[in-house]
Amino acid sequence: MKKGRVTIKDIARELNIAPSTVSRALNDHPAIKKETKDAVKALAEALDYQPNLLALNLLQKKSNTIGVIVPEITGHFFSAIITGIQDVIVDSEYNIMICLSNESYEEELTIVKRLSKIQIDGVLVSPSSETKNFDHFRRLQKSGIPVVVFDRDCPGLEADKVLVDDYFGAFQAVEYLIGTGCKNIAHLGGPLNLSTTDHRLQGYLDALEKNNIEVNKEYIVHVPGFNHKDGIKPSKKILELKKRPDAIFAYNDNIAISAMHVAKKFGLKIPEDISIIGFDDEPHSNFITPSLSTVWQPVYSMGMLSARILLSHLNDKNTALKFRREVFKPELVIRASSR
Amino acid sequence: MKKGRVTIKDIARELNIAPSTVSRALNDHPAIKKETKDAVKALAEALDYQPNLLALNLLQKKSNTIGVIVPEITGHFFSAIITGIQDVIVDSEYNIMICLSNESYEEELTIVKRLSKIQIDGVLVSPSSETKNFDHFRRLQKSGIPVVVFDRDCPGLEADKVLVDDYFGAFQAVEYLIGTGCKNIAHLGGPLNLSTTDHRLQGYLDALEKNNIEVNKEYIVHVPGFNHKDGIKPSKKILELKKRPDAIFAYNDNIAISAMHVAKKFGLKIPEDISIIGFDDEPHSNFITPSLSTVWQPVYSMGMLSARILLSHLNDKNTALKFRREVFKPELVIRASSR
DNA sequence: TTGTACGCGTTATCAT
DNA sequence: ATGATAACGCGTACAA
Repeated sequence: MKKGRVTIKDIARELNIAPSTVSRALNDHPAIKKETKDAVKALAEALDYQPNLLALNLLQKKSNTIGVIVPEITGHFFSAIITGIQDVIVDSEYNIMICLSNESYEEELTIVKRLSKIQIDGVLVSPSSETKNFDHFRRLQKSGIPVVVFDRDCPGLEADKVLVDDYFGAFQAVEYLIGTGCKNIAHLGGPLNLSTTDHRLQGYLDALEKNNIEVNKEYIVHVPGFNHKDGIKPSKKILELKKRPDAIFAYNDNIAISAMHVAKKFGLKIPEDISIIGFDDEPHSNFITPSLSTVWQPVYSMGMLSARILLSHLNDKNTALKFRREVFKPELVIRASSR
Repeated sequence: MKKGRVTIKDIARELNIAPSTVSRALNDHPAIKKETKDAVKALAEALDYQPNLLALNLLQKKSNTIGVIVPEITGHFFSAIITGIQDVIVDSEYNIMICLSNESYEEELTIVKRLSKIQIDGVLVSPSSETKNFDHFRRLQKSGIPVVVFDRDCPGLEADKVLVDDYFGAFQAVEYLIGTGCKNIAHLGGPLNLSTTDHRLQGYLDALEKNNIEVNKEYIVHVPGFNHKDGIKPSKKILELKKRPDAIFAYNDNIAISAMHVAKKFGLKIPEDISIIGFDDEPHSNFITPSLSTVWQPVYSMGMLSARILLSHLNDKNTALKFRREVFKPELVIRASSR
């Protein structure tokens, strides 16, 4: 009995042929007699031969792995995107390595270095909210690693991008609020330095302007993070204003739920006293009371498309010439938290 | 100018020394003159030398990667565990490969084969709800790959396990309901064939028995899945009973929220007409109305401990002799959805 | 149709 | 203190 796992050498010795012949037989090389091919395959099967991918990796100078860099996965948003990515990649030869930057530029840098060390073949990334400089991604590209950016844009970086029309989503939501008679609409904006924050804010502003509603700067408060707790203080700040708003458009559902929570504490009725609209359409948003109006994003599709684009680069090296920019349309979902 | 990345050979040639000397210098081998060591390191720095991990992998027959197999990540539970795992592993030499079984035994099998092919060094796993046979994990163990099971037990499998005392959590919750005067307590049980489902059900049953409350079989309904929608029909079924229960202990927060949703539709007041307690303490559970009483689990710690145990096996091969079994205590969190 | 020889980048062993 | 050589497992150009 041999120790260790069986290699092509073992098969070769057993069959009294050269290892290279075994290799060719296994790979269906045309110039191999059917006879020997069958013999090799039969023995490989019998011996439960497993090709050593580690050896292949070295030979081909690639790890057959793609890196996915996301800020976090405890929320539903990135988890769903990752699920979409996974469902595409799983049918390919590649493996996925998911890396969490924890919304930190430093950690993102460390991750990129790591991925580069293990000779990753491609990268899917949604940058941290701290990231303003994208040279680390450019370095990846320079060493021939295709980079696909999703959800959060990296302004100035030339790369494939799969985004959502946040502006459109926000505009729709705010116009809806205006259409239902709301006059004083506040915006709980996202953390600064994020493309999504900027675009949703701009959609909000433009919707007001288009409808000749003056912007009240006190009505715009940015939250420090993406979780429920991050929305509490900003919500209070807004609801304590002398001229209390009659509607809130929140950066995401978590924040919207915080706002609902605070509004209820203030004794306000939703949506009679105040309308609230979120963003993301998280699963539970439909089951809370009142059910939350929100802006749905095609998260799963975004994940799938991002992965497909990356795969296409990995398969045809010449595809890399042109960068694609795909922008999904979000959809307004009206439920009970808005008039 | 050289093409490709710089290797120790390049450094060796440049310095007119042997590649092996370069290797030793880089690895701080004791028997190397400080002079040459410095020269080598300086040049390596200057040339931005990066060791080729792919070559090392082949040499050491290990991928420096550990696999994490979970049923899904769209919920908060596994996402938080993974975050804990990640935060421990990131400080080690290892990389993480997260794999989603989608609650499917077949996919879990495929994943295990894949991981085994890429010569994974260790595995952290929470089995799918379909998985009844654990031979695929045993095969991993046989080939020397340590396996750590977390959250969902694999009965009969000898491996390290990091679990939660679901029985205790359920028992506490139900005793609390009894203590607040509830007489007719229903249980929305989890999907069948899961250790967590069994243990929570048993905790429920034993709490009733201890308090001399007869078990009403109509009060026990199992949900088909873990999401909100999976709880709707079972909730209706329970709330439509002639003898409507005055409390529901739900398998998890999602299901509990479904139950709240349905109860409200039935015109019931929570907690006046019916108390509801969930399990997991998801982030939003504190912000819905009424805020959800639930059973908190130390998810992040579970992830960290699981990862630490795996790392300890990876470092000392002899640690593998004894399997650890760590059971965390969950904690009852009373909020407004229960009397 | 098949075998030989080499290389991928690194480290370990054995010399020197 | 350092160099030469082999080895990890595989694929492939070249030779036969």
